[in-house]
Amino acid sequence: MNRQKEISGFANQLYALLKKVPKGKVTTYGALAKAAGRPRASRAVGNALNANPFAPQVPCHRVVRSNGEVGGFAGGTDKKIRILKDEGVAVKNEKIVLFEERLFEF
DNA sequence: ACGGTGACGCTCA
DNA sequence: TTGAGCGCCACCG
Repeated sequence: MNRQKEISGFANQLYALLKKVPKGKVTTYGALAKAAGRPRASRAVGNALNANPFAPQVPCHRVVRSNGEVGGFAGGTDKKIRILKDEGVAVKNEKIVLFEERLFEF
């Protein structure tokens, strides 16, 4: 509900890592959490990205669920899918096509 | 300090 | 395979 624009250390790490993800590829909340040093904080990752103050600067739309689903998006899942497709990532029924091949590893 | 919330992940039926 | 339940972590009031 509340929007918090303040950036915390944890979130800051997520943004830095996320900026390393190349266009046309995607990563997962779990992998991102792990890279940030909290392999079990996949949920916290979602919370941090939800308040993402760097909108297009940080490709938060390239973060998807571990099962290949696009997951959620502040602007709407539909919007997220649209962006991914625009970057060359095929999405079918809210799921990444060739998910594992699109996955970017830190 | 405590409880509630949420763009998740995994296990079980 | 699909759906429901439980666990995890960080942030907010």
